[in-house]
Amino acid sequence: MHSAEPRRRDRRRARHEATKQEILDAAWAMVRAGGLNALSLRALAHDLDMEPQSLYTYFASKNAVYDHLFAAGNRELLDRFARLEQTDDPRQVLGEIARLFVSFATDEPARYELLFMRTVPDFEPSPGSYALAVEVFSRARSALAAVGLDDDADFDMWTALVAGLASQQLANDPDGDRYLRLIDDAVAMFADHVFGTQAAVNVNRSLIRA
Amino acid sequence: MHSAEPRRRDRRRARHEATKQEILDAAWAMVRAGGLNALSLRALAHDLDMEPQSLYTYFASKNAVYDHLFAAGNRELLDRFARLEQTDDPRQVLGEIARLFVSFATDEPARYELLFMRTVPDFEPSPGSYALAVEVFSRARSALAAVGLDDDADFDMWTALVAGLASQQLANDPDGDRYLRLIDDAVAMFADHVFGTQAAVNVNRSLIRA
DNA sequence: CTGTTTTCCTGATAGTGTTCGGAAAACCGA
DNA sequence: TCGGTTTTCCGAACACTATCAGGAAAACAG
Repeated sequence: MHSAEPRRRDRRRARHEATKQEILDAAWAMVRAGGLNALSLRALAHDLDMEPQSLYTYFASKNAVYDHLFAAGNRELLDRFARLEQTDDPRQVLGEIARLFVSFATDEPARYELLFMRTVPDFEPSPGSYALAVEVFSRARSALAAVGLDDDADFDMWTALVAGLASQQLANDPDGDRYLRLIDDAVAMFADHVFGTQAAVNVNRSLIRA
Repeated sequence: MHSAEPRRRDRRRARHEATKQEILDAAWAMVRAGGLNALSLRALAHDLDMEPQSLYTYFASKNAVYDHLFAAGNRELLDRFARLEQTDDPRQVLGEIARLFVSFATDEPARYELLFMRTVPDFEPSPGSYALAVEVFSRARSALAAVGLDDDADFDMWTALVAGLASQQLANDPDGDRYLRLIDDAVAMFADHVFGTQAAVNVNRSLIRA
């Protein structure tokens, strides 16, 4: 078929997508600088040398902008999941996931806030974006299942523990590592709880063999 | 001294304090009904049959209203602390404190949000109100110290765990008990971790799972 | 060069918290 | 009851916010 070079229509849409991305980049910068609620369409338009109303050519509303940021954040999180080292050691897996989440939070607090706390007044993710969040959730879930953790209650406990560490880190020591350095301890605590202590595991193994 | 009955000046100030309380009551109702960010000075004034500007006679700003709610929330929390059953059993103490916090959260999500999440855009508690929050913090801290838990890291782990359970409960299952029912398990996990494991129990757990 | 589509802006609406200045009301002491 | 003081309340206005409607300008398509 005759589609060797990009048609003009495509180039037009590419340009549309490009400025859309420019807006999102400026939005990230604004949010990074002043917090999640510092996002203002007026300021955004000013940064991009246009009138606020022009933004509506690219986004249906301010919340639509948030929605794109939300989706992008979840995609980034999925990327980091994909880059995790593969291993069979449950404790190592738990540690990696915990560090993934907490460092995702400290890397860009506003992004973590957008994804996991409900700090933007009227924002609710669109179905498409929410699906990404569910994907993240189930990715974590199956990563834990892969090392033998398939109990609902255990998973809830785990997410509560990790979310607690992340949110406390952001709230009480945003520039330090007061809670970050508890991760190994938290992993040990949780693993001991669900797998039994290392000693108990050994006892258990020998019992099973017998 | 001639101060047997209340002087007019006092009555005047009493009246001032009374309408101040009326405003706060209406604010609570509004926040309870529509969430923490549904608080609007215009709507508030409308409910009380006055003009929005009149509220400034009683509160310097909208955030000052939030500040009073914040302080009241912390006082309520201190009250609940005072009502805790006295006991020497560490695990029971941990359980009571955890239940205290999580039920405080589920009883009135908006209040918990105001106190422990940073969901109101520009609000920061005044020094006086913040002191109450610190008081709550240190009350919890000394309650744990009383049963032998005086390590900084342990305390941080504990607060992270409890805060995680509470916030996950509100975010993922506001009307249920999905995380609330994990409290006993969480207490056991944490207690085993800091006080030493009950090996027999864990072996038993492992066997049951196998 | 025409017709169509996309982009952008002017103008306006409705909402927010907040400040100013003065009027009204309440209170106080005599 | 009267005059002076203090407190309360409101009309008007300001500076913001997101958003809608309509039309002009620009970009593109054939």
